[in-house]
Amino acid sequence: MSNPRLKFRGQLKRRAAAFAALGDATRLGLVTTLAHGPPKSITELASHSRLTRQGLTRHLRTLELAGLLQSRRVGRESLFEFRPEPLHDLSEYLEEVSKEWDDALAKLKSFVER
Amino acid sequence: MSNPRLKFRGQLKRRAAAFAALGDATRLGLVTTLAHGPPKSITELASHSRLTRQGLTRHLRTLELAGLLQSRRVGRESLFEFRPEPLHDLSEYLEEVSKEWDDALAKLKSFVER
DNA sequence: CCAACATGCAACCTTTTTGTTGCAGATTGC
DNA sequence: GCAATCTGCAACAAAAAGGTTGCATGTTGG
Repeated sequence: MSNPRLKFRGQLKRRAAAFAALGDATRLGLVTTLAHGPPKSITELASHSRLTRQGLTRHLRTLELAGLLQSRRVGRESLFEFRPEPLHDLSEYLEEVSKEWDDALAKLKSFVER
Repeated sequence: MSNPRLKFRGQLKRRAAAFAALGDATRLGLVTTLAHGPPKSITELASHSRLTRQGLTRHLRTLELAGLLQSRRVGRESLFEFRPEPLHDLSEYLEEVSKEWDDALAKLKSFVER
Protein backbone atom coordinates (compact mmCIF):
# COMPACT_ATOMS: atom_id res chain seq x y z
CA MET A 1 0.00 0.00 0.00
CA SER A 2 2.98 2.33 0.19
CA ASN A 3 3.35 2.19 -3.57
CA PRO A 4 4.69 5.63 -4.50
CA ARG A 5 2.94 5.41 -7.82
CA LEU A 6 -0.43 5.11 -6.10
CA LYS A 7 0.42 7.82 -3.63
CA PHE A 8 1.28 10.11 -6.50
CA ARG A 9 -2.03 9.46 -8.16
CA GLY A 10 -3.95 9.96 -4.96
CA GLN A 11 -2.27 13.30 -4.51
CA LEU A 12 -3.10 14.18 -8.09
CA LYS A 13 -6.75 13.44 -7.49
CA ARG A 14 -6.92 15.40 -4.27
CA ARG A 15 -5.33 18.41 -5.87
CA ALA A 16 -7.58 18.16 -8.88
CA ALA A 17 -10.59 18.06 -6.57
CA ALA A 18 -9.41 21.17 -4.74
CA PHE A 19 -8.79 22.97 -8.03
CA ALA A 20 -12.19 21.89 -9.26
CA ALA A 21 -13.77 23.31 -6.12
CA LEU A 22 -12.19 26.67 -6.95
CA GLY A 23 -13.14 26.34 -10.59
CA ASP A 24 -16.49 28.06 -10.36
CA ALA A 25 -17.08 31.79 -10.07
CA THR A 26 -19.65 31.40 -7.31
CA ARG A 27 -17.43 29.19 -5.19
CA LEU A 28 -14.32 31.26 -5.84
CA GLY A 29 -16.28 34.29 -4.69
CA LEU A 30 -17.37 32.50 -1.54
CA VAL A 31 -13.80 31.54 -0.74
CA THR A 32 -12.61 35.08 -1.28
CA THR A 33 -15.36 36.48 0.90
CA LEU A 34 -14.84 34.04 3.74
CA ALA A 35 -11.07 34.39 3.59
CA HIS A 36 -11.38 38.12 4.17
CA GLY A 37 -13.95 38.01 6.92
CA PRO A 38 -15.44 36.10 9.80
CA PRO A 39 -17.51 32.90 9.47
CA LYS A 40 -20.95 33.41 7.98
CA SER A 41 -24.22 31.54 7.91
CA ILE A 42 -25.81 30.10 4.80
CA THR A 43 -28.68 32.57 4.81
CA GLU A 44 -26.30 35.46 5.24
CA LEU A 45 -24.18 34.32 2.30
CA ALA A 46 -27.25 33.63 0.20
CA SER A 47 -28.59 37.12 0.80
CA HIS A 48 -25.79 38.51 -1.35
CA SER A 49 -26.23 35.96 -4.10
CA ARG A 50 -28.50 35.51 -7.07
CA LEU A 51 -28.84 31.85 -6.21
CA THR A 52 -31.36 30.32 -3.89
CA ARG A 53 -30.27 29.27 -0.43
CA GLN A 54 -30.25 25.62 -1.44
CA GLY A 55 -28.21 26.38 -4.50
CA LEU A 56 -25.62 28.08 -2.36
CA THR A 57 -25.69 25.26 0.16
CA ARG A 58 -24.56 22.85 -2.52
CA HIS A 59 -21.58 25.05 -3.35
CA LEU A 60 -20.71 25.38 0.30
CA ARG A 61 -20.82 21.61 0.76
CA THR A 62 -18.59 21.19 -2.28
CA LEU A 63 -16.06 23.57 -0.79
CA GLU A 64 -16.28 21.84 2.56
CA LEU A 65 -15.74 18.45 0.96
CA ALA A 66 -12.60 19.77 -0.69
CA GLY A 67 -11.40 20.99 2.68
CA LEU A 68 -11.48 24.66 1.74
CA LEU A 69 -14.22 25.50 4.21
CA GLN A 70 -15.34 24.08 7.51
CA SER A 71 -18.84 24.33 8.91
CA ARG A 72 -20.09 24.16 12.44
CA ARG A 73 -23.57 24.31 13.77
CA VAL A 74 -24.27 27.16 16.16
CA GLY A 75 -27.82 27.17 17.38
CA ARG A 76 -30.11 27.10 14.40
CA GLU A 77 -27.55 28.31 11.91
CA SER A 78 -24.49 26.66 10.47
CA LEU A 79 -21.46 28.85 10.08
CA PHE A 80 -18.85 28.38 7.37
CA GLU A 81 -15.25 29.27 7.97
CA PHE A 82 -12.31 29.52 5.62
CA ARG A 83 -9.51 26.94 5.87
CA PRO A 84 -6.14 28.03 4.44
CA GLU A 85 -4.25 24.73 4.58
CA PRO A 86 -5.29 23.22 1.24
CA LEU A 87 -4.54 26.45 -0.55
CA HIS A 88 -0.98 26.34 0.64
CA ASP A 89 -0.49 22.98 -1.02
CA LEU A 90 -2.03 24.22 -4.25
CA SER A 91 0.08 27.32 -4.22
CA GLU A 92 3.23 25.30 -3.64
CA TYR A 93 2.32 23.01 -6.49
CA LEU A 94 1.81 25.93 -8.86
CA GLU A 95 5.07 27.52 -7.85
CA GLU A 96 6.98 24.29 -8.17
CA VAL A 97 5.60 23.59 -11.62
CA SER A 98 6.29 27.10 -12.86
CA LYS A 99 9.78 27.00 -11.41
CA GLU A 100 10.61 23.77 -13.21
CA TRP A 101 9.57 25.37 -16.41
CA ASP A 102 11.56 28.53 -15.85
CA ASP A 103 14.61 26.45 -15.01
CA ALA A 104 14.20 24.43 -18.17
CA LEU A 105 13.95 27.62 -20.20
CA ALA A 106 17.06 29.00 -18.55
CA LYS A 107 18.99 25.86 -19.35
CA LEU A 108 17.84 25.96 -22.94
CA LYS A 109 18.81 29.59 -23.19
CA SER A 110 22.30 29.03 -21.86
CA PHE A 111 22.69 26.08 -24.22
CA VAL A 112 21.69 28.12 -27.24
CA GLU A 113 23.91 31.01 -26.26
CA ARG A 114 26.89 28.77 -25.77
CA MET B 1 -16.57 50.75 -18.97
CA SER B 2 -13.75 51.01 -16.47
CA ASN B 3 -16.13 50.03 -13.71
CA PRO B 4 -13.94 48.31 -11.14
CA ARG B 5 -16.85 46.11 -10.13
CA LEU B 6 -17.05 44.66 -13.62
CA LYS B 7 -13.32 44.29 -13.87
CA PHE B 8 -13.36 42.40 -10.61
CA ARG B 9 -15.98 40.01 -11.87
CA GLY B 10 -14.18 39.44 -15.14
CA GLN B 11 -11.05 38.58 -13.23
CA LEU B 12 -13.07 36.26 -11.03
CA LYS B 13 -14.39 34.43 -14.06
CA ARG B 14 -11.00 34.11 -15.70
CA ARG B 15 -9.47 32.74 -12.58
CA ALA B 16 -12.33 30.35 -12.04
CA ALA B 17 -11.90 29.11 -15.60
CA ALA B 18 -8.21 28.52 -15.03
CA PHE B 19 -8.88 26.70 -11.79
CA ALA B 20 -11.55 24.64 -13.50
CA ALA B 21 -9.06 23.67 -16.21
CA LEU B 22 -6.77 22.33 -13.49
CA GLY B 23 -9.67 20.66 -11.73
CA ASP B 24 -9.44 17.33 -13.50
CA ALA B 25 -6.87 14.62 -12.82
CA THR B 26 -6.18 14.03 -16.51
CA ARG B 27 -5.62 17.70 -17.25
CA LEU B 28 -3.60 18.29 -14.13
CA GLY B 29 -1.39 15.39 -15.16
CA LEU B 30 -0.96 16.86 -18.63
CA VAL B 31 0.06 20.20 -17.19
CA THR B 32 2.56 18.57 -14.87
CA THR B 33 4.03 16.52 -17.69
CA LEU B 34 4.33 19.42 -20.10
CA ALA B 35 5.71 21.75 -17.44
CA HIS B 36 8.58 19.35 -16.81
CA GLY B 37 9.41 18.57 -20.39
CA PRO B 38 9.46 19.78 -23.97
CA PRO B 39 6.37 20.28 -26.15
CA LYS B 40 4.64 17.08 -27.18
CA SER B 41 2.23 15.99 -29.86
CA ILE B 42 -1.29 14.75 -29.24
CA THR B 43 -0.49 11.19 -30.26
CA GLU B 44 2.56 11.13 -28.07
CA LEU B 45 0.57 12.31 -25.06
CA ALA B 46 -2.26 9.92 -25.84
CA SER B 47 0.12 6.98 -25.96
CA HIS B 48 0.64 7.30 -22.21
CA SER B 49 -3.04 7.67 -21.45
CA ARG B 50 -5.99 5.35 -21.03
CA LEU B 51 -8.10 7.75 -23.04
CA THR B 52 -8.51 7.81 -26.77
CA ARG B 53 -6.68 10.40 -28.79
CA GLN B 54 -9.88 12.39 -29.30
CA GLY B 55 -10.62 12.27 -25.63
CA LEU B 56 -7.24 13.73 -24.86
CA THR B 57 -7.60 16.32 -27.58
CA ARG B 58 -10.62 17.74 -25.79
CA HIS B 59 -8.67 18.11 -22.58
CA LEU B 60 -5.80 19.75 -24.42
CA ARG B 61 -8.15 22.24 -26.05
CA THR B 62 -9.67 23.01 -22.67
CA LEU B 63 -6.23 23.74 -21.26
CA GLU B 64 -5.34 25.84 -24.27
CA LEU B 65 -8.55 27.84 -23.95
CA ALA B 66 -7.66 28.59 -20.34
CA GLY B 67 -4.24 29.78 -21.49
CA LEU B 68 -2.35 27.05 -19.67
CA LEU B 69 -1.06 25.48 -22.87
CA GLN B 70 -0.29 26.74 -26.32
CA SER B 71 -0.37 24.65 -29.46
CA ARG B 72 1.38 25.10 -32.74
CA ARG B 73 1.19 23.05 -35.87
CA VAL B 74 4.48 21.59 -37.02
CA GLY B 75 4.10 19.55 -40.16
CA ARG B 76 1.44 16.98 -39.60
CA GLU B 77 1.51 17.12 -35.85
CA SER B 78 0.41 19.80 -33.43
CA LEU B 79 2.68 20.36 -30.46
CA PHE B 80 1.44 21.52 -27.08
CA GLU B 81 3.62 23.64 -24.87
CA PHE B 82 3.23 24.70 -21.26
CA ARG B 83 2.55 28.38 -20.47
CA PRO B 84 3.47 29.50 -16.95
CA GLU B 85 1.92 32.96 -16.90
CA PRO B 86 -1.62 32.07 -15.79
CA LEU B 87 -0.28 29.89 -13.02
CA HIS B 88 1.60 32.81 -11.58
CA ASP B 89 -1.62 34.74 -11.24
CA LEU B 90 -3.37 31.82 -9.59
CA SER B 91 -0.51 31.28 -7.21
CA GLU B 92 -0.49 34.94 -6.27
CA TYR B 93 -4.20 34.85 -5.66
CA LEU B 94 -3.90 31.83 -3.38
CA GLU B 95 -1.07 33.40 -1.44
CA GLU B 96 -2.88 36.68 -1.08
CA VAL B 97 -6.04 35.05 0.16
CA SER B 98 -4.19 32.88 2.65
CA LYS B 99 -2.19 35.84 3.85
CA GLU B 100 -5.30 37.90 4.52
CA TRP B 101 -6.60 35.09 6.60
CA ASP B 102 -3.42 34.65 8.58
CA ASP B 103 -3.31 38.38 9.24
CA ALA B 104 -6.90 38.35 10.45
CA LEU B 105 -6.12 35.47 12.78
CA ALA B 106 -3.09 37.29 14.13
CA LYS B 107 -5.16 40.40 14.82
CA LEU B 108 -7.80 38.35 16.56
CA LYS B 109 -5.17 36.64 18.63
CA SER B 110 -3.56 39.88 19.75
CA PHE B 111 -6.99 41.27 20.55
CA VAL B 112 -7.93 38.31 22.70
CA GLU B 113 -4.59 38.35 24.48
CA ARG B 114 -4.84 42.02 25.23
C1' DC C 1 2.33 8.83 -56.35
C1' DC C 2 0.72 6.43 -52.33
C1' DA C 3 0.67 4.08 -47.98
C1' DA C 4 1.27 5.32 -43.27
C1' DC C 5 0.63 8.67 -39.98
C1' DA C 6 -1.33 12.75 -37.29
C1' DT C 7 -4.96 15.45 -36.76
C1' DG C 8 -9.76 17.64 -37.15
C1' DC C 9 -14.77 17.50 -37.18
C1' DA C 10 -19.33 15.80 -36.02
C1' DA C 11 -22.69 12.88 -33.95
C1' DC C 12 -23.93 10.48 -30.09
C1' DC C 13 -24.33 8.53 -25.42
C1' DT C 14 -23.58 8.59 -20.47
C1' DT C 15 -22.52 10.78 -16.27
C1' DT C 16 -22.03 14.92 -13.40
C1' DT C 17 -23.05 19.28 -12.21
C1' DT C 18 -26.24 23.16 -11.38
C1' DG C 19 -30.16 24.97 -9.87
C1' DT C 20 -34.97 24.83 -8.51
C1' DT C 21 -39.13 23.67 -5.76
C1' DG C 22 -41.54 21.57 -1.93
C1' DC C 23 -41.69 19.93 2.51
C1' DA C 24 -40.09 18.55 7.15
C1' DG C 25 -37.27 19.20 11.39
C1' DA C 26 -34.82 22.27 14.88
C1' DT C 27 -34.11 26.54 17.26
C1' DT C 28 -35.01 31.13 18.88
C1' DG C 29 -37.35 34.93 21.17
C1' DC C 30 -41.25 37.10 22.71
C1' DG D 1 -46.34 27.99 23.46
C1' DC D 2 -45.84 29.48 18.95
C1' DA D 3 -44.71 32.17 15.04
C1' DA D 4 -40.61 33.35 12.69
C1' DT D 5 -36.21 31.77 11.30
C1' DC D 6 -32.51 28.62 9.67
C1' DT D 7 -31.43 24.56 7.92
C1' DG D 8 -31.65 19.67 5.77
C1' DC D 9 -33.42 16.26 2.57
C1' DA D 10 -35.45 14.58 -1.72
C1' DA D 11 -37.04 14.75 -6.36
C1' DC D 12 -36.64 16.71 -10.66
C1' DA D 13 -35.23 19.23 -14.89
C1' DA D 14 -31.84 21.47 -17.59
C1' DA D 15 -27.25 22.05 -18.86
C1' DA D 16 -22.51 20.87 -19.15
C1' DA D 17 -18.68 17.67 -19.20
C1' DG D 18 -16.40 13.44 -20.40
C1' DG D 19 -15.63 9.95 -23.60
C1' DT D 20 -16.31 7.10 -27.73
C1' DT D 21 -16.80 5.96 -32.74
C1' DG D 22 -16.61 7.00 -37.62
C1' DC D 23 -15.03 9.51 -41.31
C1' DA D 24 -12.57 13.27 -43.74
C1' DT D 25 -8.39 16.07 -44.50
C1' DG D 26 -3.34 17.11 -44.52
C1' DT D 27 1.59 15.55 -44.41
C1' DT D 28 5.48 12.77 -44.80
C1' DG D 29 8.87 9.60 -46.81
C1' DG D 30 10.24 6.47 -49.94
